[in-house]
Amino acid sequence: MQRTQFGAMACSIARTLDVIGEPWSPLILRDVYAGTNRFEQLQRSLGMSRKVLAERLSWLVTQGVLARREYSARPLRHEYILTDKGTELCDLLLVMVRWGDRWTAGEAGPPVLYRHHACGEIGHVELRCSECEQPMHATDIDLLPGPGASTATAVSGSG
Amino acid sequence: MQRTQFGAMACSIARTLDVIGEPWSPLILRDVYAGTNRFEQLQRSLGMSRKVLAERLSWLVTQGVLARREYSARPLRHEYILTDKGTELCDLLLVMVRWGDRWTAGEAGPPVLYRHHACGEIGHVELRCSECEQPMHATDIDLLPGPGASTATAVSGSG
DNA sequence: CTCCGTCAGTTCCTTAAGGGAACGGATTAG
DNA sequence: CTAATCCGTTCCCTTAAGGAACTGACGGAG
Repeated sequence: MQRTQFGAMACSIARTLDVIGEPWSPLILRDVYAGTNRFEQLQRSLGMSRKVLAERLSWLVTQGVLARREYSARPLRHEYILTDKGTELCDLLLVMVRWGDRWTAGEAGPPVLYRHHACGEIGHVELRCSECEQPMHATDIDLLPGPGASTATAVSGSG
Repeated sequence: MQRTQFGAMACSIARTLDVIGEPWSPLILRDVYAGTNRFEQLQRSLGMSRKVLAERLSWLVTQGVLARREYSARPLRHEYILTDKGTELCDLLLVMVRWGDRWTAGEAGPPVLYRHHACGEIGHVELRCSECEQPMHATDIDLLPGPGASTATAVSGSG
């Protein structure tokens, strides 16, 4: 399909997409987070092509989102676990869940509920500002050029 | 490519991916949010195929994420604007930005800075619990089956 | 009126990526 | 020896993305 590489763009959204933007990748992350750590389990759970699953796992490992851990020496077997980088990526999943629950769940309601350890309540994520702790959404901010704005590192990208 | 349909799955992540999971879609959303509202502008800004851009825009409109607004009657011209559904989807972009800034920006630093209207500071989004306002991440929660858990509505999906 | 330019797509062809099934090697169980 | 499990890899087919050319409505210059 000769797909455009997003990784070279001077945009954190594009670069994040370069890591988990391929089809199936977020669902693989979801399953690994939920405790489905092995190739065979993942393939059955997701119902996806083994070929593509192998490609995605390999990519996520090279990107440092997942790590391979040996769980059996003979026969040699590995399972996939989240790194810190991958665990933080799960924030993205929580926000996707929130939006999906609100806009796509319909009358049936959310398929999964989330109980927060800190308070024990069923809740969902909300976005807050790191500085003032007040709600922070796309309509609450101004965009300013940052230090990495299409200089040095990011060549041959768009803008 | 005969891609698997995620929309039928009983999973809010999969259903969100069904809406904006295609290549380029999040970047289109980003550009429209940032004020690039017209076909020609988008195509130039993104450097993507006109064919795929037309497909994506059409899809995002049918999904209610974008709306077409007439800005010229003769010649008849439309521009694309965010709906409420689309505006809330931008939360996802903010979280992608945060992760991308932390893990992919490198020494150059973030390409874009975000100034919060409420406090005037340069900040980033943090995830908080809707119930107790404390930090809420993937490691802070338990998953429980919800009302929409692979019953009625969601047939022929995985699980 | 004709020619040029702009804008918003559409059509066509080539190339590459996903689906799916079969195959491979290593090992254990019966 | 045969069957089963686990983790991939290889194969072919279909479909989606890239890219350039084309359409069609209009406006302006000459």
